[in-house]
Amino acid sequence: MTTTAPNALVQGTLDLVILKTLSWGPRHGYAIARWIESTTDDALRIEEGSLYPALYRMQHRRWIAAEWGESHEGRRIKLYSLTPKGRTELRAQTARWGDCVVAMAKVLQSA
Amino acid sequence: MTTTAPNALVQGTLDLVILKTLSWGPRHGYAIARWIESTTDDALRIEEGSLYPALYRMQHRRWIAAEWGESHEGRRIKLYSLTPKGRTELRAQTARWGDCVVAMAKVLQSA
DNA sequence: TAGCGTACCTAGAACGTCTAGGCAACTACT
DNA sequence: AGTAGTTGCCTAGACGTTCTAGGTACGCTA
Repeated sequence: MTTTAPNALVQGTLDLVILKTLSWGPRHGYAIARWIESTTDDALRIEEGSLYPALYRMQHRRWIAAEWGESHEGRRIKLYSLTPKGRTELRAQTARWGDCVVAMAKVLQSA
Repeated sequence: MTTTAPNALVQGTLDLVILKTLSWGPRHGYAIARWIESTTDDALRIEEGSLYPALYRMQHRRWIAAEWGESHEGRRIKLYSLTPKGRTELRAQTARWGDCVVAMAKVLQSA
């Protein structure tokens, strides 16, 4: 990770990608970031300074729940999982994102 | 404007839609907002408290230029137009938005 | 034992947007 | 003549999210 490629992520979408990541099952913070980066071929880069505050926020809103655990290598990890409320939020934010994309397309493809 | 429909706009896209609007020719602030709202069937709502600071910012960055004029009804208006730098920025931000949409699609459609 | 990767976290700044006002002039209705 | 609605511009301050730039600790490998 030596390159400084511009991050394509637009403010407000971090919560959505985290929710989506967790919809495949519980993961810990660091793994969430790595999964998103590899899934998007590094187009979305998740800074830790954004990630952990976001996780804290989402936990506070009861979208996700945390639990301390241990990795295969014996490291302590904090496993996050989606709550029912988080699942609802995921649906809502996915729809909202779709609306945004549609609206932007109307503007950008206008003639 | 009595309804309180949720705004589909995601932070960071306001500049892009303004640039795009001005690519069709000079317009004044109020007209920019109305054009975007009507083009997107009110999906994107442009608050004046966001619009004018954005216009100020973009003017400061030399993406747009302003000129005082007069409307048909004799009202004073501030006409904004795209500068060459703004045109470059429009291309860049359009590409960036495309990247973001692609990356988000990878995450949201992942299996 | 030094270095790298994993894994967590925080404080403070930066940035963009929204809330909630204010001002002025024109238009239309009463 | 008064007043309500619309057009049109603007600002201060709050707010929320993200980034910068740190810090800590442990496991693995050379």
